Amino acid sequence: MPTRSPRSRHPEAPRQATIRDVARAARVSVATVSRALNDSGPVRDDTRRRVRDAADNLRFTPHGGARSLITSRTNTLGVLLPDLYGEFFSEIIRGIDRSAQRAGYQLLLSSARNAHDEVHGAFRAMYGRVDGLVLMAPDVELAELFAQHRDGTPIVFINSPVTSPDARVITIDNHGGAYHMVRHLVRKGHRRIAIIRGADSNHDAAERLRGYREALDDCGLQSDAQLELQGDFSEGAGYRAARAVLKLRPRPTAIFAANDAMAIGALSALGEEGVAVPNEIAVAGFDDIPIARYVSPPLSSVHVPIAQLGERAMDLLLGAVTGPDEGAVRRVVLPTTLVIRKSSP
Amino acid sequence: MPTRSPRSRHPEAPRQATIRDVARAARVSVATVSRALNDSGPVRDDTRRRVRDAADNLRFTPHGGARSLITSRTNTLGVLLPDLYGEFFSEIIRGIDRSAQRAGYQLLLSSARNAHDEVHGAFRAMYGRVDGLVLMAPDVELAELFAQHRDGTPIVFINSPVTSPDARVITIDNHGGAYHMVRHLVRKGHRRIAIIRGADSNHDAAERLRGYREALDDCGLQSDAQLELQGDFSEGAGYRAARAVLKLRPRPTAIFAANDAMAIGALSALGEEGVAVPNEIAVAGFDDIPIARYVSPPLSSVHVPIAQLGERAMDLLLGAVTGPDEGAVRRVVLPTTLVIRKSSP
DNA sequence: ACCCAGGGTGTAACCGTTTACACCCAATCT
DNA sequence: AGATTGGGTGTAAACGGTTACACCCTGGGT
Repeated sequence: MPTRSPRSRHPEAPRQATIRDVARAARVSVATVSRALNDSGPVRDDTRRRVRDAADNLRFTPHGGARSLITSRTNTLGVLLPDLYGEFFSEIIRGIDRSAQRAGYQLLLSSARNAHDEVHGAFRAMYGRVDGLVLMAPDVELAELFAQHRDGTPIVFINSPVTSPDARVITIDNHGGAYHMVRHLVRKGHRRIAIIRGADSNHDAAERLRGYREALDDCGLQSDAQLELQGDFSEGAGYRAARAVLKLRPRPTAIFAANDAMAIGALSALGEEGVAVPNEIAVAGFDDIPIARYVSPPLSSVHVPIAQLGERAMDLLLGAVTGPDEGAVRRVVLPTTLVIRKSSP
Repeated sequence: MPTRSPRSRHPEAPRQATIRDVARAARVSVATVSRALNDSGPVRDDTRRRVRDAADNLRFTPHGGARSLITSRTNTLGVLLPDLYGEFFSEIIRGIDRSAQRAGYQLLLSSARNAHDEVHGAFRAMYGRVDGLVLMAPDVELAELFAQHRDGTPIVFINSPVTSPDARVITIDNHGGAYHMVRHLVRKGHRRIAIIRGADSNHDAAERLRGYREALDDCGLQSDAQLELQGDFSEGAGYRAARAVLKLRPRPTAIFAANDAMAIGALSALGEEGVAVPNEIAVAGFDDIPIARYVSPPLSSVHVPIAQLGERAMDLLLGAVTGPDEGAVRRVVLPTTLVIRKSSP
């Protein structure tokens, strides 16, 4: 086999310039180039200029891998989410990116449905390539799995049921949000309030259900298994659950969906069936994703500062990555607030 | 300064194991470890087993940087988007991730508003850390900038006006989509159709405007500068533009927004003013983002296969990265289709 | 009995950076 | 004048993998 020519289509295009090429062009040693380019040591002004010029001319870009090999820092942070679908994750990523960008870090992104192996694989693939990791695993067992994985690289958990006291974890007030929303509905006169639940294994879902039950209880209302419909946070699930609600007798006068996607699915089922919202049935969701205000009728929801959730998670991680954070706060719970729109009186 | 202890909180936690540690534990050379773990050479079965066991025990994870240094492959692909806000980008990322995951590649994500320096910086930061790059730069000048940046790493452009014939670029049929939507409105009897434009520098926006004008022309209608309102693809812009439309005399009977976000902003302005949609004014958008069907009234739009756009872009890139793609297709135009819902008759 | 093929393994060079250390030299201090 | 500083620079050793090459050894062919 003949020596592969470096670039066939554009024969003039040279291989990526290395620090040695720059050194040769500037007539200095590689050490000086490194110092000049990183301001990491004393360099005479005119030398510095010569080096900078040479680097520009050759379009020199330091090889990240080589650098991270010796410094053992990658300047990259990993983000592992259960999914990338829907506005919730889009907002989270946005918050994460904002914070990372501000600190000059790159983002290595991966999604893995909550299948055990898939998450584990993605995790392994990232490990060593990143200085730290933001991990969202509302699925219970996974959180357990990673809690013990305490090597060097710091991890921040989002919305994950990690009990270990020195784990860094940021969550939202799921219980309180659900509790207040249900109390609000009761105050408005509702007595039969259905809930569309999330998946059993999902910690957020479980907390929201707990809030729902506790609110009913505190209001002196019977909780009723019939009123707790199964769901999985998808629009389709909300759609189906709402249809099931319509068959219940006596019919509930309110539906509380454990997230907005399901609430929107429910709205669309009710619309198809000609059921008036909120007059015949009131609907409320959870998350307050940006579109909630635009659906018809505008959706009441428990507002979650989603982008902030990502941003704060990243801030926590940055704190751990850029130095010891012994004294720093390790557990953050973001408050939720009620947003009442036309879908509930 | 005393020698920094490797890990203060968990003194037993050892530093990340290297290939040499594994070699020692398995009583073989590093070469054999490498061969055994990568199946890259002959190794006796029991040796292989010994090595695998040792690697597992030590939780060995190869250092990506070191590997990419010698192999000059990173197993990572870069994604550079103008923004991360809104459902459009969320869908794009989802498509990109799906394709990359299938091929076993990692994703390095960055966003950079179309400010020249910002994009350039993000670009530089990625260079050398990735095997290839998906770049979305609807802003004209940027596309020019990168078209000349033809070093080794392949680039795929999404929705960017790159004219160079050997650039890999994937776009959607902006012109055709707009053209057909406007013709549809005319066919339904509209004679005064306003458009809410995107930013001038945005190529997609320009193409959609061109489609609008051409459709009017082909239908024998005068185009009218008054009817072309400025916008920037944001909800707020749509909101303001719709208010301006209401002041025009004679009042237009239809608004065509150059994207859905602006259409939704327009709907909300019209709602506030008590203008009936579609009876008094019809509204149509572009992109058909997932929520379009849930707004009130459901929004007519030009459907764009957004996730597919990301997926196909990544496929194109993977083709270029995994081998020479001399014969492969370099330009893809995805078709758009009309989706008529209640916001337009 | 000898040669040869080829599977299995080890040695060491290499990838592109950073940085400890040694060195030179002019300026300043005694 | 000689010693001392310290700024500016170069040399070379890491970092953790991959892989060309050399080597050993066993078994089959002559």
